[in-house]
Amino acid sequence: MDVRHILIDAVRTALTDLGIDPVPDVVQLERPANPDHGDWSTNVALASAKTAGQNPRELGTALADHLSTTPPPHVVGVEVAGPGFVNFRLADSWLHEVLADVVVAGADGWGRHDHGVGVKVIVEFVSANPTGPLHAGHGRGACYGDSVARLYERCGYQVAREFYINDRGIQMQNFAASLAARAGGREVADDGYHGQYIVDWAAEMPIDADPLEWGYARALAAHQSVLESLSIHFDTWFSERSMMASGAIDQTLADLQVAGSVYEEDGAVWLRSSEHGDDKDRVLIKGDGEPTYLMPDVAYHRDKFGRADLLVNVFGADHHGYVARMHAAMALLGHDPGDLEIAITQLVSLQRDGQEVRLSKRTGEMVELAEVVDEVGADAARFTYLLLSVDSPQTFDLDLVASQVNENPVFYVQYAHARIHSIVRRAEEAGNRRGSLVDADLSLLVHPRELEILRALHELPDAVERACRERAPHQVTTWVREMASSFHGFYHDCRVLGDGIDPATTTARLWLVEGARIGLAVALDLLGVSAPTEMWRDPADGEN
RNA sequence: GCCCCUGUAGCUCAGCGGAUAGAGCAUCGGCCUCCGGAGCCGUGUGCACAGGUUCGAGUCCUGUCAGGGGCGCCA
Repeated sequence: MDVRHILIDAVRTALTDLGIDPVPDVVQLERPANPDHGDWSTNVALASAKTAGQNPRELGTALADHLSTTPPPHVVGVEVAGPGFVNFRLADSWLHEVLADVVVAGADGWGRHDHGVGVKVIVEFVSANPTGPLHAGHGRGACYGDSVARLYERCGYQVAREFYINDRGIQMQNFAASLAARAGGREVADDGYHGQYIVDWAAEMPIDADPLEWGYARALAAHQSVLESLSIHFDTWFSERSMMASGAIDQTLADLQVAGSVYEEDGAVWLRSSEHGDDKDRVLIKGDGEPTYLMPDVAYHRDKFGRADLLVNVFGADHHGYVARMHAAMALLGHDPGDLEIAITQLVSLQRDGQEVRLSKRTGEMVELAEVVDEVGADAARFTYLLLSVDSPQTFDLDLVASQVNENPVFYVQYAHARIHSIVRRAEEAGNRRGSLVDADLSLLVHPRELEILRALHELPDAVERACRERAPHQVTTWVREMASSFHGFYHDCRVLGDGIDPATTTARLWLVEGARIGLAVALDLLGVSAPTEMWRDPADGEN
């Protein structure tokens, strides 16, 4: 049982005994940054002083006194501090119980939640046009979207990953025309695609191939290949064309007409999106009878709502203007716009040799995502993309991320995991086994380094829950870096094996090491980064 | 002009309305008879500015300034 439940129950009982009515619905507990303030602290006296009609400091004092008379399990001290905080000092036994919980739960269970059980969520991400390879900027949305999906899965949701393919429209025609031009040895038109990949792909293209269909297949294959290399697997590749064939687009338009959500003007059909927070109304059907990009996308989201309860979209910052109209469209179709969460990833810029690499759609100058993965490796690419909040613009330094030096946090974390396995291997060679958990004396874990690991393990479930709720996988990255730091510190100060180590201590520490392994494995899996059991420095990669 | 994101240490960035704001890198200085040194320890005048809400604001609200992105019957 989480010690927080014990403390909260005790606080509520104490408040009742003190005649506080009503007892507040929520009793907040937090871990103070300052160790002098104990292991856990509640602000309940500050929060409820007003309704209780009491001075917060006096209420806190009364609460602390009352709790001190019959302290809850693990509690060895209760004090009032500052303006009225009630601070709990706990015996280390509460952390030893955490370790037992971690070991019993294992990597499959620790940090798993069930609040999403029964809820279907579709995470749509990447969704790049099939007119060229994915570039380095797409990598951020790809790794982010996949990690968000993993977080939802960890919280019990039923998750599907979807890639929406704009396989129809003028861009496809421009792409095909560009391929055809290069294949015929001609320059591409000004509004065509100018990248080097067009030249390369045109050279691959059979002479009798339909440039549009061949190019479409080629681009899709490129997308799938690089995404697979990053361990990103989509459940559904949803074709825009399929909705033309199925009538889904016509049906969506008909629904909107019945609801009075569209009108005709200047020969076009408009969506009344301004009635639901958009800056202005948007065209669905152009004057020439062709649908805009928005029309099939609305139909697509209508389709998704037929298959899921919650939709999560990942857009690049250059599409943020699209958010209001999509929410409006969903409202006009009778859905709750709050059930469509749209995450925006800020831009990625690239550096190589400290110089910014300019990306230009105009000239086709780009760094392909496949190049990034090839240069730095899948693990380093994923970890780096998930290092920062997606609200912050990111500078991705290819040389730095590729380098196997200590500036690179992914190796630091993976090394911690590899070290654990090294210890376990050595222990087995020496005939040391953990044995059964019930036979281990975890109370021998008293070193600050040991307790630090246990506190970190206790925080993991909260970090996972919050990362999911805020769709912020970088919080897992932050957690795992801290966990790795705690483990390296422990490794340095506390020997697990050796002649001078008491066998019971070795056993307890082997269980601690197992707990750390579980935590690292859970977090790395959420990030989609491998947890190697050994890793060796490339001797060619510099001396440190 | 309107919309979104950002402004925290020399640099890159974390930071859930709580008490004395953290990490990595960089700088300088320590630690290898020891489970892998891709490691550990020490070294820090910092929340853009001005109001407001609150017992309490880096965090929430308003405004200003600065940087990035977006504002099409393109996708």
